[in-house]
Amino acid sequence: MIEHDSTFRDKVYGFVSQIPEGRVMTYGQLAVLSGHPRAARIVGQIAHFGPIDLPWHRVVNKKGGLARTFSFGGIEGHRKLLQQENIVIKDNTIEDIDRYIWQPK
DNA sequence: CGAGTGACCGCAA
DNA sequence: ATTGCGGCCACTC
Repeated sequence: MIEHDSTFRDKVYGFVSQIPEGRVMTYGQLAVLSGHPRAARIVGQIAHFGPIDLPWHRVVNKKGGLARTFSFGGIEGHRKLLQQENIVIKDNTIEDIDRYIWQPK
């Protein structure tokens, strides 16, 4: 696990890579865990430019809504990827998101 | 180097 | 319930 001289960005990478299948994390949650509670916005930015090998589709906003503009396959692609992991989505919003939230140890 | 933009969140009116 | 605005880091031009 990378946690050392890691920048905010690197910490986000670390957490995202740990999200298990069928679970999700919110931008705000990642911001808090990475040491910048008000930087949820930046997490989105990092997600946009981040490495494709990380499961960015498991990162969603607090309302359970999907990203407004998803880099890979658009919002429909995003929805499909989540549904593949047995996550129920209604109107581009995850239903009862709280039960999918992943809390890293 | 400086300025602008952005996959968001929470509080105030 | 909706609307507006500040905060924050990474990246581009």
